Amino acid sequence: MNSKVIPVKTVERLVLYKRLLRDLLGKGEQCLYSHQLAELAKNTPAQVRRDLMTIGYAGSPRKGYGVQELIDRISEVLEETREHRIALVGIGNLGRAILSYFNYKHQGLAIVAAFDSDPSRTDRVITGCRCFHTNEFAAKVKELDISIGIITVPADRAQGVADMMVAAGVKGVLNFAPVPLSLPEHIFTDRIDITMALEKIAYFASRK
Amino acid sequence: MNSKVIPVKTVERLVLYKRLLRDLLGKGEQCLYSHQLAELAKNTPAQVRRDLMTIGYAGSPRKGYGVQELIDRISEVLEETREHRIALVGIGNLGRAILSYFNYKHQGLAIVAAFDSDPSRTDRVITGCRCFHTNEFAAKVKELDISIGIITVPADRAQGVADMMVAAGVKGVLNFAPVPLSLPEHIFTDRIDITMALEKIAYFASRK
DNA sequence: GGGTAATTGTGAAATTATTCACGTTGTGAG
DNA sequence: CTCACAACGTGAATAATTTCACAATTACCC
Repeated sequence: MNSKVIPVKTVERLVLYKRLLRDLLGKGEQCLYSHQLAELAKNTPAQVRRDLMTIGYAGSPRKGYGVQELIDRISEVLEETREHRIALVGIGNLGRAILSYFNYKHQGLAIVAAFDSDPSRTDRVITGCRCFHTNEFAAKVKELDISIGIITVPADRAQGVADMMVAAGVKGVLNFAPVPLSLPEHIFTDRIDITMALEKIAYFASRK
Repeated sequence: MNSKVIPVKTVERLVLYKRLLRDLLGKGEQCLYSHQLAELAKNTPAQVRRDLMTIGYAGSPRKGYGVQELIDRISEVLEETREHRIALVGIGNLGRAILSYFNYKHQGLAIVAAFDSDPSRTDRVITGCRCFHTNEFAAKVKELDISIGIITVPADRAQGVADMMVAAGVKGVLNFAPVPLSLPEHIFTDRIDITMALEKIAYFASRK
């Protein structure tokens, strides 16, 4: 078991590299150099080499890195052999959009159930995903072996939903509500805040 | 004119503070301390004080910070007096979801037009936003004074759309496609990558 | 088989971000 | 009016991240 901790930023880039490499493989490329991957990932060759060093993958000075080998190594490090089943709570516009993004099984990740506290949104199937009432959440998490939760409810309900998720045994949370969550140390959380992203862009767009 | 450069991370937190403070104001709070704001923002008092120092806002040792004053100062620094009109390209599931998020005018930010290259998706109004064919893009950017673009097209079309946006005079880009973009130095870009976020969470959810 | 040129791997330096820690300040109590 | 305390503002320390720069490596050419 590989127990070295990889920094969050590095994991983000590894995920990106893996996708870029898959594309490349589709185009028949066998090998590539750090500066080529850097070009695709919009970062620097030094950054690429440092990241690959982190996961202990060594290339060869003249041939560079083997595309397939590197994909395999990244997948191994990210433990993609393991399946992760995901639950989404909040079947509003954004929730539905995300469901339709992931209605196909996405390399080991699948949204297997959606929940809402509004009965008019439950007991149906949206883009292949079954919808339940929120009070069935804990039961379904056990039944379907769900380990990740996505929150797409309004801000004032987000913390409550997150608490429910943790109580049900979820291990990681992706929060689309525009408020930070308070969760136990051992739960990994990330937040995607579209409004914040736009406000940030508005600021720098005027300035740069 | 305040021309000090504020780091991206700081701007993100300022946007968050402002929202939290607005909520607080709604609840009738007048003053608060750095540790209270830190509690809400899930960071530390030292971080809060450092951020407020960055924007040159001074509180008082015993009363803390004035909620309204602080909101005003943050708005001033982020130049929120200025309006930013936004165009969205890619009227798929995600694009539509984002349109419905912003169909109301969001404190100086408004999506005023949407575009797609598929004629079956254009020439209609979706949640209050008019939809045009992509080849009208440059004209509409000028006509409607658009400064920010949102990309919600598939990965392989994202760079092309971004180039079109820059050519039309857009100053900032928010990219939902899962590929980094190559844009001129003076254009501010941010990327929101939902799949990456989930893969990252899957990794740390197994690990932490 | 040896030379060459390009790329790797990685300590060290630089940069960026966060946290500490403490002198300063202003308010409210007595 | 004075004191004491709690919170502020901030220089300095620490931590995290990125970049530099160069020795080591190796595929290819002659």
